[in-house]
Amino acid sequence: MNIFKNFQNNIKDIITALSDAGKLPADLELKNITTEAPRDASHGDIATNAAMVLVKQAKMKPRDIAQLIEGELIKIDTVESVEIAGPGFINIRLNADFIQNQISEILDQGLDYGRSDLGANEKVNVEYVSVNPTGPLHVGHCRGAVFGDALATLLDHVGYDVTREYYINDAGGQIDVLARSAYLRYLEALGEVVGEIPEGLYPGAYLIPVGEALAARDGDKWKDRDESEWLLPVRSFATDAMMNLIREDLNTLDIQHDVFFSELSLHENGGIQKGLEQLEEKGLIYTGVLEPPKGKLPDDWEERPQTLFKSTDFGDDVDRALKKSDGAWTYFAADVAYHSDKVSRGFNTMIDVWGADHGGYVKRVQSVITALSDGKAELDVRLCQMVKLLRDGEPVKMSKRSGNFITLRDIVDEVGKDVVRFIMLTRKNDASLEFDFTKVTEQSKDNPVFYVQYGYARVSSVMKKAAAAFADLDISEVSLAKADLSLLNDESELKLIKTMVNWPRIVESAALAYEPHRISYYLYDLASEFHALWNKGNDRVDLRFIIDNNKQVTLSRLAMIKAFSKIIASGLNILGVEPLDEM
RNA sequence: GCGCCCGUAGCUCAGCAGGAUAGAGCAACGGAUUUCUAAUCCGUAGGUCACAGGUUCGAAUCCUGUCGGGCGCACCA
Repeated sequence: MNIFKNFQNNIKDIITALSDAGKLPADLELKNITTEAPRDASHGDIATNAAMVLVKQAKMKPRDIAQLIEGELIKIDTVESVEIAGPGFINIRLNADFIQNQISEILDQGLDYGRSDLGANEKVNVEYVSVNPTGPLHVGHCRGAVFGDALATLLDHVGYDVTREYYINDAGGQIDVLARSAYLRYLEALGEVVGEIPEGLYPGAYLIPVGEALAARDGDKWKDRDESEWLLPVRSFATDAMMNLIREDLNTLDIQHDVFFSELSLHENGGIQKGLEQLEEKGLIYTGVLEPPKGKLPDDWEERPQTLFKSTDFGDDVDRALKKSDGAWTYFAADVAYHSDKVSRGFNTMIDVWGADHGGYVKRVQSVITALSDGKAELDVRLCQMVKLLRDGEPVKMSKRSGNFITLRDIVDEVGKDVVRFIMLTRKNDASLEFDFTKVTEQSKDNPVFYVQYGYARVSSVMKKAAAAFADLDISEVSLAKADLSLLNDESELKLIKTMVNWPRIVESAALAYEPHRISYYLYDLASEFHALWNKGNDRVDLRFIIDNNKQVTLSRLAMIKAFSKIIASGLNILGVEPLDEM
């Protein structure tokens, strides 16, 4: 249950009833009325801005409106008290037993606590990673991969019908380069001396097994043939090999896509023409000459007529080319077709996760979506900023040219999947992120992964101790949910429970904002409340979770920390991190 | 030159679809350990939310401009 949402509805009902009774004007706009957890505990448990929002419409003073609402709110049996404060806030304090009883609610729902039907099963397409299949994933890809995956899980958690998608750029010139690089390794596997990999080809050792595999499959079939003969088969072989490599890399992070969509297929099955026809029908394609770009002028710039999409009709800076000077389709043309396909598959909400260096591409693709769907579908592009790799505070040096870059696999191998995933989600996607190999594996509170997991592990530890302390203790969730929760009345305990009760609200707001990092921050805060309570037990033995001679109190506290651990586990699930029973 | 993102404590960053006295961690200083794992906790100090206007009951948050930083700017992917 999301108690904030419940009260928001209650308050709206109250206002409607007051309107019906003639105490407030009719037909008030209630859209901006919100409920929230006040920052300051002295302001109660739930605050609403209702009275202030209605001032203008009702042409009444905020306090007068507030009093009318207060009079009704106080009748709700879970409400302890209501007060009007500041410029017209209505502060609601809840009965302690209502708050305490949320524990059984959490235990009953377990990992489902916090789920909602907010998304109403609406289809959402989340496209992420979509790296060119020319080599293994490296650090830069890692962040987008984790972000996209966690976002997808988060949206699923609040009731969207999510499709995780990967667009394979298997059609461009880079793939030809891949094929040529793989061909060299193939010759090498056949015993030829290849020497240095020429400039412009991929030198990485990861292509050696690809060459070997090709030689094993086809023997010397392609050896003395012309490129025109071997290019296509080698390209296809190498692309498949790279995609397998990439899928394996992603698997190390527990990432699996539902759909892998091939750009090449669009070229081969007429998909591009089909996509462009739709724009053609709307009169959005024409032949024209573009102005030379401002700023630095490319050396080989030539003014020439091009096939263009009129993206400026939809807010783009310039119209965009669909054909290259050699007559082939541009990457953008394929992207038109690809997004057209997404729209035709019934997605009205699409999210693409890209690196920040592709920011300049956003408007043109959004233009496509708007044009194709007549404004009905929406594409949101989330740009991920760089990850700065550090070791002991010193930048890790990487050289792209020598192929000496840190791969995703390197990172996962060194620090583990859970650490990588959590840390990647400790910043907003559009802020750059520092990843210090030393710090992220440290077992201390400045390492949020550890801090949160430690909270969970402590609960497991207490459960074991409790089982040892009491002979016939039933610590199943079903049983704990029946504990006497009214015994949980220390200030710190209530504070912890109130933070737990915030969880459904956090999940919703994170999902609506497409910001999974809010989950990480919440988990850190929640863990912090727990550690604080734990520590209070050092000074005050009566506040410890296990009270040897008092089974009732022990059970109620076990119920509380069990509920706590459920929320931690649920949050970690969204982030794709495993909770640990021991550390 | 144009577009997008960013500017919050000494440092790294949160700030919840505009809300009350702007928060956390690190670093600094002062405390707590016969422990349910102190791998933790408690306290003190630290701010012109880059700057200037505007919108309104109310702005770190929305709008405009200025300054400063990052990214991008035919046909490549």
